[in-house]
Amino acid sequence: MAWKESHKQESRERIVNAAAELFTRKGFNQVGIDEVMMQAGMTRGAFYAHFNSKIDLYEEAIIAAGNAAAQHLSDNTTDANSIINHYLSEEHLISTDIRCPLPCLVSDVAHDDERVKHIYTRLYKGFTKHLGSTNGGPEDEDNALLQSVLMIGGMALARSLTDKTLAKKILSLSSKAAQQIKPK
Amino acid sequence: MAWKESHKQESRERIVNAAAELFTRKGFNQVGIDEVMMQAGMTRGAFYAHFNSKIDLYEEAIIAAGNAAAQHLSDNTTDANSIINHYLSEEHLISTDIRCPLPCLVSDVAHDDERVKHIYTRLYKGFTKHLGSTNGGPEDEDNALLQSVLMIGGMALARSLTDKTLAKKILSLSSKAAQQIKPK
DNA sequence: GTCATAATATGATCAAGAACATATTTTAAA
DNA sequence: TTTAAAATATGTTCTTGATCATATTATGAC
Repeated sequence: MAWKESHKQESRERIVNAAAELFTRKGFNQVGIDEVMMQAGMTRGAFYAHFNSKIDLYEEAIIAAGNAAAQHLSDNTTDANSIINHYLSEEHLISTDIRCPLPCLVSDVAHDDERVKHIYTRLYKGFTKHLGSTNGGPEDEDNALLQSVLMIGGMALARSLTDKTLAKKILSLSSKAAQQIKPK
Repeated sequence: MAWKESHKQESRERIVNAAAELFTRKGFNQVGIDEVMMQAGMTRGAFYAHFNSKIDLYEEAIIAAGNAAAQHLSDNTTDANSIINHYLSEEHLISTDIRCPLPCLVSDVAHDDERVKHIYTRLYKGFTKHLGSTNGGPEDEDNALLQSVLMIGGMALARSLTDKTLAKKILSLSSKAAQQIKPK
């Protein structure tokens, strides 16, 4: 074997990471293979040694994006309120690298095929499960779902508006409302 | 003049209506000029007698979609609760023709250019203004914003999930929560 | 160093679709 | 019924981007 077997693995990870950031920020159609590979430090030829198609990469990339965002956003925070705070922060609003794919792709995914929706659903369930576990009691699923609507909806909406004052207002109102949702 | 001047106007409207439905349901990239024109009962050649580009049509179409949905969804309803009820209904979830573009395009628009975001912002402000006016007091903007996050976010999320049981649960929880938001 | 092979790069193909140029048809006024 | 203009249809061009085929390069074993 002429190469360390870790090398290909590392290349693959660079591709996935580049794709995670680009797809999450720009959406599926607005990103080309060339762009992903350039950001990964390779050229398009290498791509097909790692993946069969763009859509295959997409599926893997949004999972990676979800994991990266989860790790980043729940770093140093175990209570629900600070998670909500981080999530609906101005920093997350304008961040270009670490973004949660759930608000970034919520309506994109609705136009995609079932396979993509499945992955999105899986990510979403992980998200709400984590959220529910930080809230307290075990039967807190409903509250977590409601909080998730405010978090994902609030952020998605804020990013689609040109009126940035209004966008920030939506974030802060959503944040406050989500934090007021408490287990009885 | 060889044609009734209303004729071209009617053709144009057919194009816009077809585009409104298609763009809202499938997103910008998943819809081609040919498809729009076929649904409008014409062929692609006629398109450029009415519009300069696909993106120009898109801008006009999502406004039309917003108006159509507004009219449909607030038909026979003047109080906030029944608007919320209709909006977050299972019927609106699965409807293929009349859909509000706000949840359908919320993350799509975030990837588009400023011109599109401007139109989206205008639609959104109309939506919340209407919502606020049905709630009661004049200084009810905050409540309307919060309700809108639940309505738009709840519907967008529900449409992206393959787990339809969960989707419906999200709708009903969001609906209940939005209706509990009342002016003091 | 040489070699075999895996990894990557380069160049080519192919399809989709937006935009356009030109041809045809339809209409209503004369 | 003729006709000119408006409306629409048909055929073409051109770009973009995914995919693939082939060439090159880098690596570690001998």
